[in-house]
Amino acid sequence: MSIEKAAPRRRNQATLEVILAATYELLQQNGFDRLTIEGVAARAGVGKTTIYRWWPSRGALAVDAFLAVVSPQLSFNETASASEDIRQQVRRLAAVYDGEVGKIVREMIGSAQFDSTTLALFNEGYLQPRRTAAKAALQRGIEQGEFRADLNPEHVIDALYGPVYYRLLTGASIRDEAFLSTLEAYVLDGISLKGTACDQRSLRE
Amino acid sequence: MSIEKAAPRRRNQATLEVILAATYELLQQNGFDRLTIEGVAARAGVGKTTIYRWWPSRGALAVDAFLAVVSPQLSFNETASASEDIRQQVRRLAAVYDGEVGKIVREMIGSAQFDSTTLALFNEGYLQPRRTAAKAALQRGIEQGEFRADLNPEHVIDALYGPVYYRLLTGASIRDEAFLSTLEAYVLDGISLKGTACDQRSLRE
Amino acid sequence: MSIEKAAPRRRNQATLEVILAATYELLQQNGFDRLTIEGVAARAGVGKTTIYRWWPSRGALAVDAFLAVVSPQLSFNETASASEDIRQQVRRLAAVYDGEVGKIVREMIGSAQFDSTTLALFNEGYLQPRRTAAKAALQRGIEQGEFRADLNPEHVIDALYGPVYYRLLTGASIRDEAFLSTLEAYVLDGISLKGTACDQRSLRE
Amino acid sequence: MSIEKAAPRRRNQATLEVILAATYELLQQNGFDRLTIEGVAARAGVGKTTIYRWWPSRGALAVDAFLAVVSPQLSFNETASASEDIRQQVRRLAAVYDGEVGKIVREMIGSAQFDSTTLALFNEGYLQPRRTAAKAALQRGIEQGEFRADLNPEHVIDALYGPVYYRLLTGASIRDEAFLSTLEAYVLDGISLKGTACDQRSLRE
DNA sequence: AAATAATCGAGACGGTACGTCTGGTCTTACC
DNA sequence: GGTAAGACCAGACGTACCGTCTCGATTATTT
Repeated sequence: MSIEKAAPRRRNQATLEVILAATYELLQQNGFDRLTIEGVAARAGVGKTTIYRWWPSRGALAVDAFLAVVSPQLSFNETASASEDIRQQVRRLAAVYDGEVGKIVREMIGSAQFDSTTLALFNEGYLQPRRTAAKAALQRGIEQGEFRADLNPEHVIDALYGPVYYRLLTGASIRDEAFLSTLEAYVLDGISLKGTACDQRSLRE
Repeated sequence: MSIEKAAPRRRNQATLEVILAATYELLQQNGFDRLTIEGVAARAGVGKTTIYRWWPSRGALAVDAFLAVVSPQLSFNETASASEDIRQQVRRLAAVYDGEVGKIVREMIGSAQFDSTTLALFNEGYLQPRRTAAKAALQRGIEQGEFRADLNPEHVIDALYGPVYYRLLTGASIRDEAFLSTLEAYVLDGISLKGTACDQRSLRE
Repeated sequence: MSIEKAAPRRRNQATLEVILAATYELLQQNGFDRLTIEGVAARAGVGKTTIYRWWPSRGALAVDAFLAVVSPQLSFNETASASEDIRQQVRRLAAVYDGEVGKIVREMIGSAQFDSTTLALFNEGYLQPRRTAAKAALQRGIEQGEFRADLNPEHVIDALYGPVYYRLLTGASIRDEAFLSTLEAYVLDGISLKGTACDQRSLRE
Repeated sequence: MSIEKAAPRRRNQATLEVILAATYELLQQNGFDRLTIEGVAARAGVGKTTIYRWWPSRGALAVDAFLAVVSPQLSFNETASASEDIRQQVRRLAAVYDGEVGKIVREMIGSAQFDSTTLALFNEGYLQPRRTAAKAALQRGIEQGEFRADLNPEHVIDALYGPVYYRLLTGASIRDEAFLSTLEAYVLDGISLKGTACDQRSLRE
């Protein structure tokens, strides 16, 4: 009787891509809160059921669509100075968040406050990969003798990027150079090995 | 001739208070995304029109209700050490945000990403007063010779509180003592006047 | 300026007239079902309370407004032939009902189906006066020897005007000459004294 | 190949019947002007959208509900005398209109004054079928030699039923035997071939 | 090549809430 | 001290989407 049937999940990859593309377009045009499953279905020429079959919520769909487009960006350079690499990456991030992507990131985080699945997806798919890359830069800095070996990379990243996200989410300017360099002074000096860190800081400011 | 006519808005104060109370109760019980104008009207025993008359959006109503309840909290102590006052206030904030209020703050910020009026209200009614208090503490620190006189208070506050909000909004633990003390080390040492700041830091960690 | 004291009720009459005028204008423009008390109050520059004070319902207000304008119309001629007077009056009525007044009469009767006060007002203020005039014409016909003395004027009027209102209310043409003359043939012949009634009709048709 | 595709409307017949039944019940209980779409939806256990999907207006819904219940009534007998059949049918009609159905008919016609769709539906679904039956009776009368062959059936029906509806709509008694027999005397005599009514007319015309 | 079965588009369905409109009552401030 | 202006509670309006549920019509293996 119970001859094991092969699981014939034949999901149509093309369909999923059409859905994600439609979702991202609508996300750009109208923002997350005017994104509706019905709208995506209509735009993608797809039945609502198909969307519900593959995504658990509107937020999950939006995050997926966002990731498909935005993920391959914002990498770190690898120059001689890890410290300088981090400084530059922070500025690239600020530049990107100053535009359309920033609006979508704001809305992703905003909507994630109301749906833990969305939050988890956004964390795992977006924030964590970025933190991993930052950790690698920090590790390089340690190995190159720039940073203290006992730093806690999670806390450093929180201290460095937290204020950027905070300003993004509270409507403050994200590309304020004075803000960015002050921030770097506190954090990067805080993790610097050189005794001159304090001195240099006082000199710079 | 043209004697200024008094504003003809004769809003009923009692009614508004009933509405705000009902809103806050529902906010606590069900969260912001299940807060509906109809629900508030029903709970408050009030016509929907009355709510729409005085608040431009659901978010604005929620912020007002939140402010009416939560505002008079989270003050700073005033001991001999401004630095210590700040440390303690950060911990009190973390403790409060670890509970119900934290959930509401997350949702306020979350919803503010979709409505600029809500964001403005939350900023002006909640965040700015808190920042003003923090600025006063910083100022006291300067006057007492604890902090550098040339610090930019806005940036210091961003650097100090930004990571807290970032962790709150990305689901990380808000009361992680290691995180908090590391953060303070970076920022408070960064603004400390004493040359020993760096030394003390290295000793502590 | 001119401090005109007292004159206690003087304002009332003027106010009522303003209200009735505003009502009739709105009745013409938008029809009965889009007539609202609020609209009338706004148009007349009057408080809603004032309207509610003097009229029990929207229908009653509409009927009053209608009567104030339309009443002094549609009189009977008094020629040698009562029969001919009636024939002519029916045609005048049909002509008037073919236009704007007809639309309002339709809507008055329509709304009267839902409010007995409106129906009573319309009956007493509009239909009965008209029936009284018709009865006078019938009476003259009896006295002149044109009509049978034992006719029941109410029933004659029902038979003569009923079909006109019926067609008005069911959307049929009200000025169909064949319809009108057939109708008159049945009714006026039915009440005619002379055997020659038939003759006269055949000559005419 | 290109065989006409069937209409993709997959309406659920059972749902529609539930809606019509609920509508009629509410119509009976509260009358047309207190009939609300929301009320019908609640009573029928149906979404409002479903009602709006299939009926353009409250009036159209009410007419449909009325037709579903009332249509199969008020037929004509077929005895030897067409004249007598008509007389009896008029009395049956008057009897039915004297009760609950009469109230609904009044309200249908009343509401039809404000919505041409409702008027058209009521005409086509209710009045015209009844007129068709009456025309058949007249035709039988002609063929049996009771009525003049040149009568215009539309006008005869207007003359016969118009006053009944007129009295119904103006609040007069609908079962007044004197009224009914007077009316029949005028109209049926007017179309009779037999010499009693007006001998000379039949000869000449 | 035919039979089989998951997947698809379409959209009807019972619902919830929206933001608006109006009803009828009650309140306030001016004249 | 009467009235305009309008706030108030109530509740229906017609619309937008929700998430579930059929429908046939593709397709893509499996037989």
